[in-house]
Amino acid sequence: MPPRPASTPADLGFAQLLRARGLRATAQRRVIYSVFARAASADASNAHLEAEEVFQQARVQLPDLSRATVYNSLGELVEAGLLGVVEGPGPQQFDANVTNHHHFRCALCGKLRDIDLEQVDVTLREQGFEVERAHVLLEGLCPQCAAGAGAA
Amino acid sequence: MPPRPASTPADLGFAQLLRARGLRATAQRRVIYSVFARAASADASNAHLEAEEVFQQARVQLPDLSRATVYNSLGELVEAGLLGVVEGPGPQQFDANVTNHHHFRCALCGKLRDIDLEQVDVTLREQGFEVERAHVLLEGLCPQCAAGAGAA
DNA sequence: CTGTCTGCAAACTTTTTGCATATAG
DNA sequence: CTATATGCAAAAAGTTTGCAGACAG
Repeated sequence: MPPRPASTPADLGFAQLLRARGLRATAQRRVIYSVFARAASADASNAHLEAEEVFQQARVQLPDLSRATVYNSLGELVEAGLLGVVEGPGPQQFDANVTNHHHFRCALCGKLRDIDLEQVDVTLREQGFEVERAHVLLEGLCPQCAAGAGAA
Repeated sequence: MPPRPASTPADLGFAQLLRARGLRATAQRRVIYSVFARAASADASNAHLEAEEVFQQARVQLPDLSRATVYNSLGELVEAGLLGVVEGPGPQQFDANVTNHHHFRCALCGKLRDIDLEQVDVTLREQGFEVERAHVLLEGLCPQCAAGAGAA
């Protein structure tokens, strides 16, 4: 068989997404993003990765990759809307699922699981989850800032 | 007037709360907790403090106080259920309001505001908040851990 | 070519830890 | 008295930054 091209069709789509947002399609960004595709294909509702995990997995394909580039790229992809972040105790968790969904964090293993809106409270207990705490964090602009007052 | 006693009536109540949980009532813990009382009296729905702010304010009364003690004490008070923590981008935010309430973080100034359950979605926009993102983080035990499988 | 992106290393911020001393009960 | 808690200082963990060179467009 002929040698596989350096860019797959999926990569081309990703490149266009980047270009559309003024970002260049570098090998690093492609590999970093592909780590999430691989994680999602293993377990779509569990594909939450820390920067360090992304670094370790991407490094297999790009041995010279640096952590700084991973942090930079993850931040850019989040700003571009291609990834989401979940903040909590410990490192940030990045998520390629950018549809509107919520998370369940296990108090024991710390892993995040996607929770569909419809699932919340309805079937959660049926599924065996023991909800100890639920916290809603709303982000946006407070009345002062929305009115243009700026930061205190 | 006679010199004020070292412990106020309120302190005695706090001391009992600590003792009830096997914690000793030290001057440091009393002062640290009192910082929240002072913050709440200034603006009850805005009394969210970072460890560093607690340290700076408590240091006025206890010049020899160390950051380690602040972090230790805050952690103990959270475990004891006397304080709550809100995790997010940046430092942890501690909160003496341990009733069931949610938070709104302003994207501009970063400050947290308490949001009563009843307020959510109902009067939020009327109050001038522009909600950009809402994220529900549920914590507890996932089916595997609840079944005793332990961490992966 | 030109400006963006990368790698490196060092700095920074937030939090934790080890150990000797102080203190609450 | 004795275990718990403190202060100090150093380290850890996670993330950000400055700068010289590499590479996408």
